[in-house]
Order: sequence, then C-alpha cells, then structure tokens
Amino acid sequence: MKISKAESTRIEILRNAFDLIYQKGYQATSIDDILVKLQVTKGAFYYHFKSKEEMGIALISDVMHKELWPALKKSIGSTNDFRKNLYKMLKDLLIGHPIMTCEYGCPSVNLIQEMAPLNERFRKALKKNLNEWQNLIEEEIIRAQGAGQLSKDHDPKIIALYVITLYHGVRNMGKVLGKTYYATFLKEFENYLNSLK
Amino acid sequence: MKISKAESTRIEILRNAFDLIYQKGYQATSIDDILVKLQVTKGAFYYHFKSKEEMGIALISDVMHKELWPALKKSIGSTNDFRKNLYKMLKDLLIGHPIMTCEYGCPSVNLIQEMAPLNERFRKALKKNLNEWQNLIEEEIIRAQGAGQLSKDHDPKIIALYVITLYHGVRNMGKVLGKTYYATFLKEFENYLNSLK
DNA sequence: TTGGTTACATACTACATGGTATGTTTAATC
DNA sequence: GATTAAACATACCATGTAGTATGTAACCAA
Repeated sequence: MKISKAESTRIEILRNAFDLIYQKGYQATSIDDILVKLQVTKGAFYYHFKSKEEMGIALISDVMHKELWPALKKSIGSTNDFRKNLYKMLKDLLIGHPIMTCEYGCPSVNLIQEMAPLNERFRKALKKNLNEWQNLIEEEIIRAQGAGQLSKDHDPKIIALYVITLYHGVRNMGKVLGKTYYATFLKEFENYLNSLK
Repeated sequence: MKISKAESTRIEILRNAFDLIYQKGYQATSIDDILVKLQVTKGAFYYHFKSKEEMGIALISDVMHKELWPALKKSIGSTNDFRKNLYKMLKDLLIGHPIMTCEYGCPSVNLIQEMAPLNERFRKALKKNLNEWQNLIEEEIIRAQGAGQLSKDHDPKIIALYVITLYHGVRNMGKVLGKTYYATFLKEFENYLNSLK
C-alpha cells in the first residue's frame, strides 16, 4: 500500500511542524514557519487541515505517537526483570532516542505543559497517548507481580504514573541542569526501583 | 520605607504580567495584554523596562521568587522530622499555595519548560531560583543526617534534586490528570521518603 | 477528448505584536 | 512660583499572523 503524493505532503507538513513545535512551542510556531522549509504553500496547508488547531491535534495522534510508542514498547520488553525494563525504558528515552535532546526535552511533555490548560482538545489527545504508556507500564508491573518479582500489594497504576511523573520531571529539570543530570537521576531512579519489594 | 508611586506601577505591571504569563505562557502574553487591565499604557511599560525580555527576567527574580520562596522556607521547617517536612513542603506547594492551581501548574516549572531552551538569560535566572530551593532541601537533609534520621551514605544533593524533579513532574501530570492525581502522588511520595533509611 | 474533482499556488485581508517617537503631566528642587 | 527631570500618555510603524478568496495545474473517470 503505497502513499499517494497528496498524503506524502500531508505527512511532510506534519513532520516539519512536529520538529518546529518541539523546539519553539505550538503557539510560537507559525504556519509560515512550517511551510517555508518545504516546497509547499498555504494552499496545501489549508487543503489538508482546516485550521492550525486541527493540525496540532493530528500531530499528537499521528507523528508524536509514532515517534514515541515503538521505542517504549521495545525498551520495556527487553528482559525478564521488570526493574531492568523500567530502568531501560527511561534510560533509552532520555539518552537513546534519535530525535529528543536534553535542551528541548520531550515533545509530549512540552505540549502538555503548554497546551493542556489552554485547549481541551489538545489535553484529551495528549491524555490518550499518556494513557497508552501508562497501560504499557501497568501490564509490565502485573507481569512482574505474577512472576514473583514484586509484591502484589503494590498498585500497578500508582507505580506506573509515578514512573511517568519522574520522566516528566527529569525532562523539565534537564532543560536547566543539562545532560549530566540525566545520569544522576537515573542512579536515584535505580534506587527507587530496588526499594520496591 | 514606603514605595514611590513610580515603583508601585512597576510592581503592578510585574504582578499582572506574572499572572498572565503563568496562565498563557511568556511568548503568548502580549504587552498590551498586560497593560489593558491596568490603568497604564505602553509609555509606562517602556519607561520601567527597556524590552519585554528585560521584564521577563525581572519577573523571575522579583515576583516569582517572592511568591514561592517564603512558602518553601516555612513548610520545610515545620517539624523536626525531615520526612514530614519534605512531605509537607510538596503538599503545601501542590494544594496549599494561594495562587497556583492544578490546571495551570507552577509558574516556575512552566517558564522553565517554555523558555529555558530559547533564552539563556531566562535559563540562568530560573536556575538561580532552582538552586536556592535545592540548597534549602540539602540543608534540611544534612540536618536530618546529623540528627540520625537518615544515613549519611545518602548524597543530599541527589535527594534534593530528585524531590524537585518529582515536583516538576507532578505539576506537569496534574495538567492532564487533574487534581485527584496530586493525592495519589503524595501517597507514593510518602513511600519514597520512608524507603530512605 | 472532455468534464470534473483533487491538490495545490498566489495574492490578499484584518488583526495583533514589539517597539519607537513625541507629547504631556506630575513632582521634586531651587 | 519657575525650572527641570521623572513618569507617564498618545499616536504611530514595521513586521508577523491565521485565515480567505481565487486561480491553476494535475489527474482520473466517462
């Protein structure tokens, strides 16, 4: 199933918008900014998206999801030890992801921070991605509990959200403290995982 | 030492700018936005600040610092138990602070997220505030270690940064999950504090 | 080939934005 | 009370912005 030329320009616009919004933010990225690098004009943009908001929503479930989800699934299923898996998941996200840098953080975290309070549609789309990640971690924890690696007293949901919270936090802190903090954080994260009996 | 009328308008501008930037972000808040509610015009603004950037920098060390710092110092010195103190510090920040809401998060976290990668002066000013908080927590941990509440094997700096990381993370997550998550998080944070031997 | 829809390009508008130039009022000093 | 600088107010400008109106080339079915 090959992609049509029209569909490929749609993807091009979304990809470039994703890169720019990742670095400058959604509101600070203009449609002209997105198009100037590509060989398309506003006519193409408004043919594929009825507004900038519509494009932003599409970004979240299209590019952002495809960029992050496979990496998550791969990292979390590396070994049989859930501690190693959760550690590897955050480590790969922080220092092994091809498009994310310490300077600009994580596109999902950034967009939540900026747009969740301002636009309900953005919030819901971002929450959907977050929920998928949460479920992925929960399943891994339940698996670990079944395998006797972790007490069943723990609520998988709480741990899952806590781990995501840590990730969101360290992505924010990294913008101020620089990449060296990632290593410091990962050590303490390891301690936390080992404290889970 | 009473404040002059000129100084009071300067403060008014900064206060109002702080409120608006807190909700909409720095780049999305226009100077006209800031002034329309006040009884001053652009002449006043550019008399007190040579640019929007200069005003933003002043915001961080003036209003933002004065709004957050006293609350931190008060909360962390409540009891003799460092665990209770750190817990109370985050709890008070999350659900007891007069101006912060779950929806809009924390002004400091927001500004770091938005501006740290884009403007080095912002980053440095924000980092200075962060460093003060970090030192405050470190001192409390060192005190606890001296009082035998915590092993001296722990590096106070690492714990301090880890706690701040958690706060930054939960402020981000709260924007998506709502206020109920604050309570969930605080329980798991308590578990973390108790895991520190 | 023709007709029509798709997939854009071009030109434009109304409005917002940071910043400036210049005028005017207030307040302190003598 | 006159002078002068501080503390604003007003009007304006160049630029950027989301969105629109309209034109046109490519493609596809009949």
